[in-house]
Amino acid sequence: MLYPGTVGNETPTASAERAETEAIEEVLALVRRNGGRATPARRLLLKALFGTGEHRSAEELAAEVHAQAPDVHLSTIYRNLEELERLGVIDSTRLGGGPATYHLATAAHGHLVCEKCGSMTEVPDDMFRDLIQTASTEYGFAINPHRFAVTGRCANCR
Amino acid sequence: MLYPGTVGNETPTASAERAETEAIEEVLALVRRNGGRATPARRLLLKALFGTGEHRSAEELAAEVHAQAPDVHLSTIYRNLEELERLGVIDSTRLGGGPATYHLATAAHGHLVCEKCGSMTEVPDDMFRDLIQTASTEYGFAINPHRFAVTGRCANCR
DNA sequence: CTCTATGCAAATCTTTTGCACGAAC
DNA sequence: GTTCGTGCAAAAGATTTGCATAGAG
Repeated sequence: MLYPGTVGNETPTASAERAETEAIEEVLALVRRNGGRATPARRLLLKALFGTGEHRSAEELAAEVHAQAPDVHLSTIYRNLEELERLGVIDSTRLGGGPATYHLATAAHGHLVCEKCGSMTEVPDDMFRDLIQTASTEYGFAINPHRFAVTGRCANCR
Repeated sequence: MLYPGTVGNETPTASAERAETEAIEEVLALVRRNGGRATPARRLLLKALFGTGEHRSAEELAAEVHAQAPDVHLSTIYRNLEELERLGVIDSTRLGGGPATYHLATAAHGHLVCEKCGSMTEVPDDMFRDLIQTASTEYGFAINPHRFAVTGRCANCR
């Protein structure tokens, strides 16, 4: 059985995995270009970040990494997250009283965060186009749409 | 000498202080209506919140309170801040790696926070009018403009 | 072989909580 | 007099740091 968009007799899942691996290797190349090294811990963290589930805390990411390598320490996770954020690969968001959450910076998007139930709705970039424009012309401020978070009440909690 | 907007021979400073005291008593009345009490610590914290300097951490507010009453404990500050936020008198914002900052919720305004130098620019409510409208109609999401924070690069750091 | 990354433990910083006493209403 | 607020101490949670060693380039 052949699926559209696959190569040879590869399944869609296998195809997606291959694309993900490529993306990870690209990031690792970027890391190397900046004097960093491609370690197993870093690979596993990136795999967790590229996997399903958008916004996760350091602890949650560590749990995923631990499934493959139980010895990776939480401090290593933090150090790598810091590095990846510095390189612009990921963004972090701090909301409510809980821990910071991290996610890939690839897809430009903003967040609507409910202050009651904590749910997070992602909205497309162009919803902020006017605001970004005004901030730039009137205040000289360049909004980073990746780190855009707005709080309020979601549809369920209103 | 008489200044516009003052009563009798009151100076502008004295006039402002009187208005501030009135505002504080109004908040305390609200607190009482909700089963709370008007304690000295609460008064001093409110005075600090109404004073100059918009966004301050619990520690900074405690320092101001301590100038008048050195015995007020930091935990009391936190408990009062929590209560005042619950009543809608103040809002809190968590940015970067540092502590949460608190400010009066009276003036509806958003924040443009520079991710480089940490400076905070306040912008008027109506800059977000369209965004608030779109979020409501398309996502059923009610944005709270008081807690609106956007990160990016300020004019100096671009 | 050199320099970066890691594991581990401990420290730091912010915020929260339990409890007994004192104060506001 | 009741109920709420406070001081104090201790805990809890998240993140950072120092150091010796293992590992990538």
